[in-house]
Formats: sequence, C-alpha cells, structure tokens
Amino acid sequence: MIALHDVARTAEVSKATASRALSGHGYVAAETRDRVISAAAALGYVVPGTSALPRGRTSTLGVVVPHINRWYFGEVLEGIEHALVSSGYDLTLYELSSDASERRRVMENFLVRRRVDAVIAVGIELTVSEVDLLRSLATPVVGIGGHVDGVTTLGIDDVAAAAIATDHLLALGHRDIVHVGADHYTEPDSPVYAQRLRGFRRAMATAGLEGRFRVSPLSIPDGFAHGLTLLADDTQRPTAIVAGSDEIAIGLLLAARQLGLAVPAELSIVGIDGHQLAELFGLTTLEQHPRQYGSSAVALVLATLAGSASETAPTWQPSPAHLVVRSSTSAPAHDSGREVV
Amino acid sequence: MIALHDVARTAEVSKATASRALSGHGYVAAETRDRVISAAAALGYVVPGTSALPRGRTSTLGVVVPHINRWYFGEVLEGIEHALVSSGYDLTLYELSSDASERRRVMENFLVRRRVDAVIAVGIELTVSEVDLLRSLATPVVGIGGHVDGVTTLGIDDVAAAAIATDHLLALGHRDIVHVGADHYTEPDSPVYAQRLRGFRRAMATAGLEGRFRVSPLSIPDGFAHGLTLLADDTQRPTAIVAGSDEIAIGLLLAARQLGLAVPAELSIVGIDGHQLAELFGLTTLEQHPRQYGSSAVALVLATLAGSASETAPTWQPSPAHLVVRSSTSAPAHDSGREVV
DNA sequence: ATGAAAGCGCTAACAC
DNA sequence: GTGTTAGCGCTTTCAT
Repeated sequence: MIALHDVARTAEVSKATASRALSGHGYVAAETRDRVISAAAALGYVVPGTSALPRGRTSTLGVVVPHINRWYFGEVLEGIEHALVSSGYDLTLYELSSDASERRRVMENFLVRRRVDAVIAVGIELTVSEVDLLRSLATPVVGIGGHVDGVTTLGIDDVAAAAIATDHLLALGHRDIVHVGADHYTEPDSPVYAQRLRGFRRAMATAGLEGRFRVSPLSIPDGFAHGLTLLADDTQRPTAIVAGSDEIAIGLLLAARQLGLAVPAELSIVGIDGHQLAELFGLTTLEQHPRQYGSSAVALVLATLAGSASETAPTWQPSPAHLVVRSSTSAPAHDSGREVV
Repeated sequence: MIALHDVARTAEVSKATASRALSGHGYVAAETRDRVISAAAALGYVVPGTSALPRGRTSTLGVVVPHINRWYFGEVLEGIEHALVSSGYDLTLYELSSDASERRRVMENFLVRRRVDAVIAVGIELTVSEVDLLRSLATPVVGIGGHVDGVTTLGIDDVAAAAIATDHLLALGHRDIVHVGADHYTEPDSPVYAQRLRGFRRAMATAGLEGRFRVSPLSIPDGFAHGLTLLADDTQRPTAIVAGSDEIAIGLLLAARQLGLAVPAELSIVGIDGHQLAELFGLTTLEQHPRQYGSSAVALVLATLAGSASETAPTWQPSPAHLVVRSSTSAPAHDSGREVV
C-alpha cells in the first residue's frame, strides 16, 4: 500500500509538499514538483478516496434509481458514468426498492451521511422532507424524470407528452383510445407515469371523450400479456392505444401482430421514451434523451460542487422531446417530429 | 452535520463509548448503550463512510462492467444491489469503456487505491497484472462471466454452452450453420464471446463440418440488420444459426419473420443467456442466471472480507445452465432443459 | 518555497 | 465499563 508518506520520502520532501505538488494547490518549486510527481509515478501512487476527508468531501456521487435493468434507466446511468470519467468522482448506485422502510434507510443512512457529495435522483419522487434533509446538508441534488419541488430536474413534461401522444391519435380520427400504463400504485416512487395518465385523461376530456385506463407493469412481456387480453375480444378492442412507456407499447405491438391485427391500420399505438427498439418495430413514439439527461445532470452537480453555479433558483424547464411518427409497421422511417417543450 | 462527537456529548459519554455502543464492539453497559442509541436516533445520526477508515476499509464494493444497459449486465447489477442492501456496503460502479488507456486509469486509479474493499468484475477479462495488483493489495476479487486465471468466477462454461447449442442444431439434422456473434475484436474486454465462438467451431469440427462466422455487435437492432443481409439471399442462407447472445438471436428472429421465413421450420435459431424476451419470442436458448451470479458474488466477497472463506484456492466451477428448447415460434413452452455443467 | 502540527470523523489499544 | 490516546491518509493553516 503506497501512501503519500512513501512518495514524500522517496522525493525527499514532507508530506505537505508532496500533497501540494500532486494536488496543484499552493506554492511548490517546479523542480520539486517534478521530483514528487515522478516519485509518485514510479511508486504507482494515486490519490485515495480519503483525500477529500479534511475538506469534508467524499469524491462520490450518489445516484438513486427505482430500477436498474430498464432501458431508460440504463441509458441515464451510462450517460452519468461517461460524464463522470476523469472527473475524479465515483458513482455509487442505490436501487430503491418499493419497500418504504428500505427507502427511508437508503435515503437517510447513505445519501445523507457524507457518503456522497451530491445526488442525482432518477425517476424518483423525493419527498419534501428528503429534499429538506439534503438541502440542510448542502448536498446538491438534481433530478431526472418527473418534477420535484425545489430541485432542478431534467426531463420532459410528462403531462404534455402524453397529451401530445393522445392528440396525435385523436387527430387521426380515433375515438376509442385506451391508456395502458402505470399509476401511483404500481410505480409508487416515480411521479412520471401518473403524470402521463393525467396528460392522457386531459387530452381525452378536452376532446369530450372518456379514455379507458389499464394498469400494467412496465415491461415488454407485461405489455404483451395485457395486449393479448385487451385486443383478443373485438367487442372491447380500442382502435388506438397510448402506452405509458415504450416497453409496454412494444409488448402491445407484438400482441397485436400475434393476433393478426394490422398495425397501424387496425390498431394505432404510440409510446413514450424513444426506446432503442422503437424504430425496429416501427413504433410511433415520443423520444427524449435519457443519456443526455445523465451527462447534463452530472455537469450540473459538479458545477454546483465547484461553487460556480451555486444556488441559482432551481427552475424546472422541460427538456425537448419530439413525437416520431412512423406509419409503416416495420420500415424504419424517421422524423416528422413534433417538438414538445 | 451530526458527528459522533455530538451523540457522545448528548449521551454524556466519550466518543469511544459512543462508538462501542453503536457498533456493538467492546463492552458497554446496557443502560449506557440505550442512552447512546436514543441520543443517536434523536439527533438523526448514522455512521458515515469514513467509519472504517481506521481499519483501512471503505465500506465500498467496486463493480466493473463493460456495459450498463444490456440485459445480462443489468440483471447482474440488480442481483448485486439486492444482495448488498443492509450489508452496510455501498456499490460503486465503473463502466470500462473500450478505450485501453481509460481502462488502465480506472483499474489502477480507482479500484486499486483503497477506494473499494473488494471488486466484482462482470464480463471483464482481467489481465494478470491487474489480478496481481489487486492480490497484492489483498483486495478480494470475484468475476462473473468468462474465466480469469486465479480469480473465482461465476458463470457458465461458454465453450461448452456454445457447443451444446450447436450440437442441438446438428442433432436436428442441420449442416449449414452459421454463428453470428462477437469476437475478441468487437468485445475486447470480454472473454466470453470468443469462447462461444470456439465452442461453436469445436462442435462443428467434431461433426466434420466447417461453420461460418459473422461478426455482429450485441444488440437486437444489430442482430436484425445482420439477419436481413444474411437471410435475404437464399443462395447463402444457412438453415440454422447459433447466436452469440440472445439479443442477436432475437434480432435475427425478427429479421427472419420480416423476410417471411418460418422459424423454426425454415430456419432454426438458438441463443445464449436467457434474456427475458426469449420466451416471448419462442426463442430456443441456453439459460443462465445472471441475477444469482450477482448475489452469489456478493456473498463470496463479503465472506472473504469477513475473514471466513479467506484464501481458499480460487477454483472455477461452471454454474449450471440449461438449454430451453422451444419449438413453436410464439407459444411459450418451457422445459426439456439439458443441463450444462 | 517548505515543514511542523492540527485535524477531518472515526476505531482500537491501552489504561484506569 | 469507560475514558484517554494514538492514528487511518490526507489537506491545510501557520510558521519559518
């Protein structure tokens, strides 16, 4: 275990000088610095995580997600990870199970106790007390997906997004539209699905219609299963579906095909998210950019930590997203994107 | 920021006693302990990450992956995360880009410098020098996927797995079989795809045949694209395909369907991994259990850290996996699993 | 420009 | 049983 001590001794300087030489803080003679740096290199020394302890820092960024193995979250994580490389910060990952007490434990015990210098909450509805807690510790927080009061959040306006998806179908002449997605009960941590449901209902109400809603877990197999039951009986089959996520939409699409329904001729489906498979399946969907949210969020928290963008009022600005309409069921044809603020 | 100091003062004891009371180590009067504990609770104190510093520990487990947003890796991560909950350990995640210097930086600067107490390498071929480095620091390492000399690794025998998949097709009477997968060049960090290729070649050679090989990135869209070019021309179309991963297999399957080919009547496809969509697509595949690998790996490293299973010779035992043969292209029908050691 | 010393928040020997 | 002391590996005043 090579410690600063060893580097200092090899370079024949004190620990203090070695520290300055390596960190770049404070005065140190050019010649001395070179000696220290080559000693460090020769010994294979690299600065440990404890180095920020005296400054009360951990060099660690906490990321909280409700799920790891879902496309959207995976993209966000990759975006974060890439942005973090060569920042000197580590990414520590917390998956919040749906268990409430478990959630409390993670939030309070880990995030809050100087185990992380900042937190990025992805698809998590932080409670006011959680936000207060972090704020009282001066821990920068930025959210991704949804909207949490008082914290800068990256993501689309989910209500508007679902409304646009719905309006698209209404404009196509559809009247019997159902929303297959999640709500507050199936995705208790995440605010976005309930908002998408609201957007759907709002758009339908505005058109003077009453939309149906079916709850489904957010996976392709679940979408498929729901599709089979929903679409098999043509007395209750809708002419169009707004899916709560692309996974559901793809599942529904597969179910429709399995039942021999022509999409979009006999059934129109629109999803939300921009899943990598959307184009492959010819899925009309509202695309956002989770990977960019990740890197932008990192930039934000790092800036705050560096003291630059400190406490500018956390204003929420929905990220741009656009509806990618695909008419054929399998011939990838981009664009005709409609901007969503 | 509530420190142990505050708890101690509130409970009217010394920091040492407070520490003992909270950690459970060493003698402390029951009555005193209660006082400390309630003081801690009242103040909202929780032990910080620095608590293990004096013992030279970080309470952190490093996990290295080549990709985050792929089904297999996501499953492993979820398995690890779940196993870690309430262990007191944090999971810090490193995604190794394919850039070699970047990889060196991560391996040396982060993993090795007491930033983590142990590491789990998922689908990463550690070099001997990397293993030596970690070993010299007494950092426990366990691998998942593939096989690294000197480190206990969880996963199937990929050579055998691919051979079994190939043999299955041979037994079905196929002679013109192609392998669509990755090799050392497309997935430089991961040993497993090259091994699967070897298993395929070996099985073909044993049957006195020469199998064709096509390189493809490991995603559904890429599998789809390769499928279109490979299957469109029926002069060069094989009768069966061994895919290097389920993503590729599913992509191929979709391409085949798009081209109007009946699967498995006109084209047999077998995948490897047990992707959640395999059943949905009626894909015959060799299933392993990435989530369990994750939790088992955690159990292993924690045991080593706790000193129990210390330095027992790291022997590699392939995990069980079995070939799930599905005959229909869309009717989920389990079973007829063949064990693979 | 450099070194000595104090201290980040905690644990562990060692005394009492 | 409990307090005192030293020290984990580093950064940072404060002298010099």
